[in-house]
Amino acid sequence: MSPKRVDKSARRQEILEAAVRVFARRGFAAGRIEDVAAEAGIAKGSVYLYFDSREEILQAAFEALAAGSREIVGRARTPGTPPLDRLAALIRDVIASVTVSPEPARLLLDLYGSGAREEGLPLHMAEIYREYRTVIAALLAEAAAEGSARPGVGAAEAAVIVGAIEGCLLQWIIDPALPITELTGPIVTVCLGGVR
Amino acid sequence: MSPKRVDKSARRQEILEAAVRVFARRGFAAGRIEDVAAEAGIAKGSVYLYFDSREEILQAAFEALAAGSREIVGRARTPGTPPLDRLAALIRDVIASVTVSPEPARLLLDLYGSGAREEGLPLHMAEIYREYRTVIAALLAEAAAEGSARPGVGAAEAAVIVGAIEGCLLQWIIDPALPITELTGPIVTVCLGGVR
Amino acid sequence: MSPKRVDKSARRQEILEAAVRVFARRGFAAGRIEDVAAEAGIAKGSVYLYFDSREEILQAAFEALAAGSREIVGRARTPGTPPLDRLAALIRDVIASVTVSPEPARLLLDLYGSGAREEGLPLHMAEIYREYRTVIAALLAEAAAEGSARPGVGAAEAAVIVGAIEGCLLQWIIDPALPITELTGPIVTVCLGGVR
Amino acid sequence: MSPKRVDKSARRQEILEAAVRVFARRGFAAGRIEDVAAEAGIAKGSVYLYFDSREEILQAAFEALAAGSREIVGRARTPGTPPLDRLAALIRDVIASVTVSPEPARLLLDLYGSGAREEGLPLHMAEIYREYRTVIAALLAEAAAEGSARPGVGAAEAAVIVGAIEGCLLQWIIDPALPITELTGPIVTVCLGGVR
DNA sequence: CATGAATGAGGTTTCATTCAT
DNA sequence: CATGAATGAAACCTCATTCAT
Repeated sequence: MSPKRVDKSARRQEILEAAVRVFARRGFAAGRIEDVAAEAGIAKGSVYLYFDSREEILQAAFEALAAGSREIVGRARTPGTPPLDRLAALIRDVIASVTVSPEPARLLLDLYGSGAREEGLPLHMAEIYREYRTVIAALLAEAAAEGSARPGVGAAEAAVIVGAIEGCLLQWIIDPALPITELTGPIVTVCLGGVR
Repeated sequence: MSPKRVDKSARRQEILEAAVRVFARRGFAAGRIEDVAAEAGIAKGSVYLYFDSREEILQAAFEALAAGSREIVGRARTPGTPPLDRLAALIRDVIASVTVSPEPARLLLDLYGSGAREEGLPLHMAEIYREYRTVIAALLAEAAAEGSARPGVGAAEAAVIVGAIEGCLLQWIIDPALPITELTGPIVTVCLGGVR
Repeated sequence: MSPKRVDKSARRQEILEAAVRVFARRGFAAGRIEDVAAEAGIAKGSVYLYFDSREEILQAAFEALAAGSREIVGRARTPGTPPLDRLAALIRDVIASVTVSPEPARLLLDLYGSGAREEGLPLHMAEIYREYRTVIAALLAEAAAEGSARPGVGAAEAAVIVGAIEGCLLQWIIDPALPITELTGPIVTVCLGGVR
Repeated sequence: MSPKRVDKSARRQEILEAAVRVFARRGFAAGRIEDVAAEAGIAKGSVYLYFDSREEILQAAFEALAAGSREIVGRARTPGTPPLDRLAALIRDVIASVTVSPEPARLLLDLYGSGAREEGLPLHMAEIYREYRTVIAALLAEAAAEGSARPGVGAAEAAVIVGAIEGCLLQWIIDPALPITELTGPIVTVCLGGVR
């Protein structure tokens, strides 16, 4: 199966991770293919054996990011615990996943900027946020039905909660001095308190 | 002595606004000086009569942006009304100011990305957010002292509130279909509810 | 005759002198019309009221230079003193004239460089040097006829003498620490000694 | 490890030689990188694989030039023959080396002009001339001690001799019709006669 | 498969020249 | 006459992409 040592898809993954690190470090616009190759420990030209273009690397990086989000959303959809517990878990999950590996989120910030705008990337980001809002709105509705949240909470409050999460991460990405890990509790408290 | 015809500073302002529009539309990295000139209705070379470099345009754009923020923060510092009323006003102010003219905020998203990263721009952004947090933390402390917020609320909750504001704007900028104006009320409700 | 205060030709002269200073200071290639205007105390556009183009300024500057040379050559042609005395005087004159106002000579060095090469400027320089050689060759021939120089000296020795003069000036222009004034005597001594 | 095909340093040398030809032909200020690339038979961008900037090409060209001068000076320092013989040889060497390949000398004329002035290049030229003067002054002193030159000849006469050499070359460069090869003898004769 | 030299389109910046005031 | 804002051609340099080895 593996003709040499690394198969095509594993090497592709390595390059992708190198690219995410480079783009996160220097910005998407400033991150050159040569940097990515160096970070991956291969030659510049070899990158093109695995990706057709610089743009495709970005697309793939975004896909990886979206996959992580979908997993978190999926967990929040899985019933079994009270809705507000699942909301709290989702908040913790998102913060934790970004905190553990901030590069993709840093890259995300670039996506709207750089030239990606016209290529449809922001649409993907919009979709991710929309999914977050949808699942949170469902949890809030469930909670309202149970009486653990005030009646009427829904889409708008979901947007605010997504905002609180992403806005805190934004602040942290821009200013790493902000103690993001100590913020998880307050986000949960404020958001949950705000919908009761 | 005789201002010939055009006021140098007025023309500079025109170019700056054109630049903000271009950068907001295409991203800072992709916005070319030629685009800025075209948007301002002048020739490429004329831009350099008013700005020394592309970078200086970005600096100036950021300065203008920061000035708007400082004004809003200043208003929140002015006593005379109950602290939570001032917090609510600040939230409404920020949302309104971005809603009225979203280009600067769109540009803001680019600042961390593009090449701006190393040039110190994000430090400025970090400062703006820090100011927001500081003034909100002060309002919360005042409210706690009055009994209109629960004891102990402070820096962490301030970060969450800034996050909610900026995170909602982020969602809107990325997905203009989001009804941002209808979100102002819920942001206030959730944030104020969350600190009581 | 003078409608305002300065007549056209006087102003032209002022600009020319400013141009020579600027070009000598910054090099011909790097000396901008704006610098010339500033040095002359007028506005950039006004330069074009007196000269059709940057190139024309250079031509005029060269003309002024050539006029100085022709005057010196003319003096050497005037009989009345022994030929070697006139040669010595010519050497002293050239050194003195450049020493007193080195800018034109500095500019001269640029002429071959810069873009002037194809525009025929060096031909003019070649002519100046040819005139020097011609007059010196005549003086040497006269001296040889008199017996104050060895028989046979002529064109070749004239070229060497012109070389010694110009080569010393070249060294001084490039390295102003060289005591050019103390070199006049030795140039005369070596050159005259070399043709006896 | 395997040098692929082209030797990087050989290619660098090729480009350097092309650059010297172009700069000598059109002047340093007017010689464009594109011209250099065309002369070397490669594309514009490829030049930058071997040189960081246009300025670096100039530096390297000058280095090569200085190396040639140093070799000639070194030979004059090597004892074994009478000092005035070595002086005559040095004169012949310099004339021959420039005659064989005049481009570097043509380029040299540009160095003081163009933008090189502020970048320290003329200092290097000043140094080369200083070295020539130093070695010639030493030869003259030696000759004076031997009695083959008159007592007292030294630095000043050395400057005159360097001037004669360089001044003759200057005339030739500006006016190639001048029979430079026939001038070597007279330079030697005049200079040596002038110090006896 | 892997390489890295080569390419050239495209971006920023400069500055001689023009022209409306 | 004088001005200086405006112009745009042209230069330098970068870097995504290709391709011969």
